[in-house]
Amino acid sequence: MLNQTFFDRDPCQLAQALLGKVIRRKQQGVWLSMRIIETEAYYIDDKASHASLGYTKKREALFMPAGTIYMYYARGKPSLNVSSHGPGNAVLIKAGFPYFDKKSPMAGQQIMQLLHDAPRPLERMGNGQTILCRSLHLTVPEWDQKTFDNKVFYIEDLGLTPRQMITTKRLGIPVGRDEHLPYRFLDADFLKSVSACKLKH
DNA sequence: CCGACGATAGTT
DNA sequence: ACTATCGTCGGT
Repeated sequence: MLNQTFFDRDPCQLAQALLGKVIRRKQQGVWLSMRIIETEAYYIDDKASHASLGYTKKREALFMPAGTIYMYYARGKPSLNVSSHGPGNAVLIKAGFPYFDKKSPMAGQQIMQLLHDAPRPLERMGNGQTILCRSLHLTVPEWDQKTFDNKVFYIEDLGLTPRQMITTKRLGIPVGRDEHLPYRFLDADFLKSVSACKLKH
């Protein structure tokens, strides 16, 4: 499990370091895993960040020690973030890709499927910040302002480093609004499988 | 109570 | 580009 020190660094550095790390979530007695393939760094001074709106009870996690989980509703659905170095700074887990190994059996795929209303192909189980939360059954009331727990929910370093990483503030976004956008990082190997549908040109 | 607005996701 | 969706927030 990644320790508190891991999260206590600059948001952009943390966002990059999280690429390739594996989220482990125990559900119905089975470990479900997602390899992180896309992240976004939000600074307290960015207009795009929630922290820039000021401190409130709901946004308190952003001002808590690095490594604190911040969950909020994006378009009514849960979204996962982790606070980083500096008050108000955080990283959003934007997308993941299902990962299977000794600890996480392929059978977990069926459990993820049951967490959704409609059938969903495996490669899209982590295709988006709210979809990923749904696939792992991560909810706002259960995890906002909490820290990771090696018994049921944590992030692990398995040494999987992206072959090539893409970082940009304006992928698929209209030019001229860059200053309102977060820093974005994604594992280039998954660009085709996951981001293609979101960035279609 | 109501209307506007998202750090969305999927389809045309 | 369009829109179904739903929790928040601010104004009545």
